[in-house]
Amino acid sequence: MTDLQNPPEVDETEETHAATKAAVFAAAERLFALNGFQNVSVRDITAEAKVNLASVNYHFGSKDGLLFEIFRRRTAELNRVRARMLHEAVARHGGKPTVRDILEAYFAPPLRWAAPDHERRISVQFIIRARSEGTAEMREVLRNDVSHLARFADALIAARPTLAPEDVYWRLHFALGMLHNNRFAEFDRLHHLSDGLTREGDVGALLGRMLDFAEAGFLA
Amino acid sequence: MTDLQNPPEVDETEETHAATKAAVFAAAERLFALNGFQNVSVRDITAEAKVNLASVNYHFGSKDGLLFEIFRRRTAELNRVRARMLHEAVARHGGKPTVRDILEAYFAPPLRWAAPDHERRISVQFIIRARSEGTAEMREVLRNDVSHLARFADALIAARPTLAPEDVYWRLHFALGMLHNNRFAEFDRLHHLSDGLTREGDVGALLGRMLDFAEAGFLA
DNA sequence: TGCCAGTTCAAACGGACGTTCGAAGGCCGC
DNA sequence: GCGGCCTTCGAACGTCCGTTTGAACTGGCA
Repeated sequence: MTDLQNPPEVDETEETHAATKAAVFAAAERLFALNGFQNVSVRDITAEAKVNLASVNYHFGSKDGLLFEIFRRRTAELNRVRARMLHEAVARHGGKPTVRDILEAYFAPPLRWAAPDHERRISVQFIIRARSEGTAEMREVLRNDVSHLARFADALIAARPTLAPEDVYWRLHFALGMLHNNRFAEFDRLHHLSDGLTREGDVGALLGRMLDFAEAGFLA
Repeated sequence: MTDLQNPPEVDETEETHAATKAAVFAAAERLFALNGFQNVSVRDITAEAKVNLASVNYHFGSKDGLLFEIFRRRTAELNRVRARMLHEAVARHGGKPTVRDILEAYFAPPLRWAAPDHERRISVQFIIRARSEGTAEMREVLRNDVSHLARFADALIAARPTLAPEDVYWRLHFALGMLHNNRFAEFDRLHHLSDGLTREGDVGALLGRMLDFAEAGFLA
């Protein structure tokens, strides 16, 4: 008899043998990102994925288990790209990257993912949503995420040695706020406010704007 | 027989004749702000307020009706204070307030409310939460809220005539992100990251930090 | 071909939730 | 003291949801 308490080991790679599991994963990420975690039921997910209702519990243990695996996989992937960009910036500047380079290493990966035709477009919205709607388990991961963020904080402190570390932390907090505010709903409001003057389609231009603003804030 | 379809008219003033209604309002605002909208049940609210379960439906029509009335009352109150501060800034500078004055008119009211001993401390968290967890009805109100925000956008465009309006809108978007990121959970993470170096208790200092950062961003 | 582990399936369970009901209570003018 | 209206009360209703169950199905291997 199948042991429901111990479902098969989670595959770290994107593709797994079971097409059902991948379909559930993709449908859930999409629906969660678009409608919020609490507003999507297991029945919604399995209907979208065209699989049986019990698939979620069989492959992921529970709805929260599914939610958490999407979150864990995507944040790990994002952090890896960010760490690599920071590492490259450090190497490029002989150990002393500029404020702009450090901020770019943090901002650029999610913004590139958010490009209209990027395959990770929906993942960014999922991650942003996890930050405000996440479960206790996800917030626990974000705690450990602090060690990842600390590398950027340390680099910023080194890049602005005349500034008190306290001030750097606060400004990093503000910069993170700028980034996390890039949700669909907020863009809609911005478009409405500017009467269509603003378009977020060009993520390169958006990155430039954000870096201009945040860099000036750090150099003030 | 009591007509449940048409409960008594909503009182615009804070205090109403029925102590039950006020108790429900206060308990709901507190619980919603602390735990999120979906994570608080009508039973939680009525238990906290020490009133009967049916009170919510009797006085507010539905759970969403209660949620919406809290939202409507608090946002109206906040917008009124902001509009007054902007008006005063305009009068003080003979029609041409500085970028910093305009931003202060938008930032200061919610930050003052967030002070540790302020009676509106919890309302700020409620409003911030409404921005990401709000119902369709609440987002509809935020649409009209655009006309309120437009006054600040126009003032900023006038204060920075050499900048393209498009750029001003984007920078306002960034500044709003800074503000909306001031949630309990984010402060916790910041404290953890800075190892206790940052303290948000002094809202005056926080306002100063935010204005320094945002002003520099607008003047870049 | 027959077995068996892994997977999918239809159906149901049990609980939490928002809401509604009819009766009881309490306050005020008469 | 009494009638009428607003409010409060305990109890229940119907629904939606996550999860579980046991049987049916599938493909690979002996």
